[in-house]
Parts: sequence; C-alpha cells; structure tokens
Amino acid sequence: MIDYQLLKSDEGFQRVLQSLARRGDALSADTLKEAADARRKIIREVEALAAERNAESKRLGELKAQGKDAEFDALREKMKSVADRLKIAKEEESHVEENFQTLLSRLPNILDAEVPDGKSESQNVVVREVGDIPRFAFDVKPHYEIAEAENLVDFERGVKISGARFYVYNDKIARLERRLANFMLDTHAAAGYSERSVPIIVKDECMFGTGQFPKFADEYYRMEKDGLSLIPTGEVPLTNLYADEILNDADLPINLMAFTPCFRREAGSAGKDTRGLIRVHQFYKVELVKFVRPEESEKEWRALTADAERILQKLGLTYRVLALCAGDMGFTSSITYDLEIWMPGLKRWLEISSCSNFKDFQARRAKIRYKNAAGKNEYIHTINGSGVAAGRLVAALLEYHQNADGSVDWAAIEKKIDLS
RNA sequence: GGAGCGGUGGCUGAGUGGUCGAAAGCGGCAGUUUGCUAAACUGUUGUACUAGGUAACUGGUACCGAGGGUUCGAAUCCCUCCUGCUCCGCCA
Repeated sequence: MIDYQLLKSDEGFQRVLQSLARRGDALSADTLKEAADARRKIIREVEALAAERNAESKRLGELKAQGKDAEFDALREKMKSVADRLKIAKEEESHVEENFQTLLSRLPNILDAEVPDGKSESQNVVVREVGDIPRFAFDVKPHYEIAEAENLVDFERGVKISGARFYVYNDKIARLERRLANFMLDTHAAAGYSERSVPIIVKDECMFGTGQFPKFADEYYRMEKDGLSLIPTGEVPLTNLYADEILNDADLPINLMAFTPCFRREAGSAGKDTRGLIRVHQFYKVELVKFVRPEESEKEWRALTADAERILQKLGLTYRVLALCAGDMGFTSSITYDLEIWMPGLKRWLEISSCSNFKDFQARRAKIRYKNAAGKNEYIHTINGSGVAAGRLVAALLEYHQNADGSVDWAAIEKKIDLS
C-alpha cells in the first residue's frame, strides 16, 4: 500500500501517476482523485453529524439528571432525525470507503528512481556478471534429460499422484536438495540471519499483508472452506510474523530466514517450461527477509542481494545480476535485482533469486512499525529475496556436473558443498 | 468435536446505559533532589482519520477482540464470527 496522504497534494499525486505510467499501468488519474475526494467529503459529513449527536446526547443526559422531562422529550424527538441522517450518511461512507480502499490496495508500489525504464523483461539491465560461461568438451544435456536417464526424478509418478508440474525426487537427488538446504541455511546463519520454521498455510490477511491479495489471488492455492492459502513463498509467513506490531529501534535490523515449500498455481503459464524442474507447482526455497530502518533500507537491500549471491559463488555457479526495468517489476516492489544462473544444458540464463526492497509498502499493509529514535511510530522497511531456490539449484548442479556419458559427477558436487 | 470461563491502553487490572479515551498501579518520558546511581516527589504519557496552520499545535470523529443490531446516547444490552485458557473425547 502506498502512503495515500500522497494523493492529497498535487506533487504527491503526480509522483504516483508518473510511477504508474512507467510501469505501464493504465489507471486513470480521474478515478483515483475522484475516489479520494469523495471519501474526504463523506467523512466530513459523517463527522459533523456525529459531533452534533454527541453534543446533544450529552445535554440529554444533563436534562434527565435535572428532571426536566418536557425539554428532554422534545430534544430526544429532534435527535431521532439526526440519528436517521447519520445512519444514512454512514452507509454511504462505508461504500465510498470500500471503493477507495479497493482502488488503493490494487495500486502498485512507487518505483525507486534507480529502476531503469523499459516495458518488458527484454529491457532489464545487466548490472554485473560473475564467473565465466563454462565450456564442456561434449554436448551438455539439459537437467531433465540427465535426471530421467539416471532415474533421479520420477516425473510420471509425480503426475500420477498430483497432476502436471509435480515430480518425485529419488535417492541421491532427494538427498542433494536436503543437503543444499542445510548448506544455505548454515551459510546465511553465519551472515546473521535467524532461522524460523513457520506455518506454510496462512490466513487471507497475511496474503494481503505481503501483497499477494487481492489483485493476484488466482495465482495461489486457497482453501475456500478455511479461508487459508498455501504460501507461494516463505516471504509471506516470515514478513507477517511482525504484522500489527511496533518494534523497538534497538532490535533493528531484524534478519530472518526460513526453508519452506512454495506453492504456485502457475495460472496463465500453460505451455511454458513444461519440461523439467523449472516451473512446478511445489518447490523448496530458502527465503531471506529483513526488517530495517527506512534510512538503512538501500544499504540492507544491497547486503541481502550479496548474501544471496554468496550461495552461488560458493557453489561456483556462473550468474548475473539484473536490474528489473519498470515494466517487469513486481506489484509490491520498489526496486528489484534478479539473480540469474547460467544453465549450460538449457543454454540460457535462469532466475534463481529475486531481491527486492519494498520500502514501507508491505509494512503499511501489514501494519509493521517501529518506535524510531525520536520516539515516533514509523513504518519499517521490508526487504526480501530467495537465498536461493533449491529446486533450480539442484537442476543447475546436475547440468554443471555431468559426465560425457550422461552420468552425474556426484563426488564433485559433494566436494563443493563440503568445502564451502 | 463437547462443556465452561475469558478477550479493556506498552503491561497488570477496574468499570454493567449518559459528563468514560476510559480508575488505579506498573512501565516510559521530562523535571526537582543528587558527587554518580538508586530512591523519593512533581508533571506528563495511545493510535488513526479529518478540518485549520509553514510549523509547534488546536478543534472534530472513530477505536475497550471483529462485524452487525437496539437506543437520542453502548466498553456496558442483544446477535454472529474470530480468538485465548481449563476440562473431557479423539489422535500423529
């Protein structure tokens, strides 16, 4: 949620519109302004009526205490009509307010000035590239061919029990993912992240707090009967841990991490990445989340990005850092750097982490504040990123460590994890 | 799943229809005292929205788990829901 006080001033209003335009979001300026103005108008009306009612009700109490029954009855009759008018005005207010809140909750975050212009992912900007594109003396297979040939992943039975885009890991690869989880968590623990094991089923308000609801509700698994959803990322439970709380300045920054499964319906991606382990309904990942003072959020966001990169560096994977352009940015983020690893088998870059600074956008939705040095309650800034996606990491390691005969060099993988 | 009792400010806890944003205590902040700390004493101390003001601030409205209802007026009465605790049942 953006700071809606921005809509009250012309400069603020222009800032919001400019950011929307850069994102390619065609929300009409008039719609927004009308809703904001209508809201303020009806609030004034309701408050005036309520003030009258309160003042006269107080007098009624006094009249009754003094036993002035005739005056009491007359005033009470008069106040009935005020009460009626107030009731009608309040009903209108709730409609207007709801309309305004809906509009507001669907408004994306304001872009950081550093976000490059651009309409789609093709205009994302490469910030840096780390490592060389690995060369092989033979034709490198994509991970799914290796996995199938070596009986590492049982795609067929995954589909049998759960449907398309589900899979089963067998033996060594199951163990590899488990080991990678430990490796990543231990690495981040050393960098100061505190581990949490969290529920992976959350209430609607959590999904709202981090920005998944209401605009993108179709992309997630929601259990209608219970009003609960399977988390699409550990970001949701981790960030909402502090919802409705006022944190102490001295406790910031707070760095949390969790290894969780993630569930995504992948609606609208039919036919995309249908083979392999790249786009699935359930995968595992380590999520990093920071709660920080506003003035430190840029620094902390860069630090979190570096923390995610450390995993790739330790495993010797070639990757690049991308600054997402305005048109490719997520709804809740103010600025995002994606980490993409080079996949020698797929022969393309693959997103394995997305590190975002949400500024106060999520904090405002989830009501996460802190008492600043001046003693004032202020929204904190939230930052998060994957550190990193386990499934894609597994896929990458298979491609990086395959032998000419199509088998996997497990010893080399083990050695990397042990040494790092 | 059944039964019972609760949910009030940062915390503890009073309040069962009117002057209650809400007693009291604790905590926090400021001051007096003090070599320093502590103690004592005095004052002060919620949030959001809204109107005005450059601002400090001033006025108004709302908030006693959430949402509805009754009433001129609700923390207080009624309904629904959520949630906590205790006991029973079931169970990894």
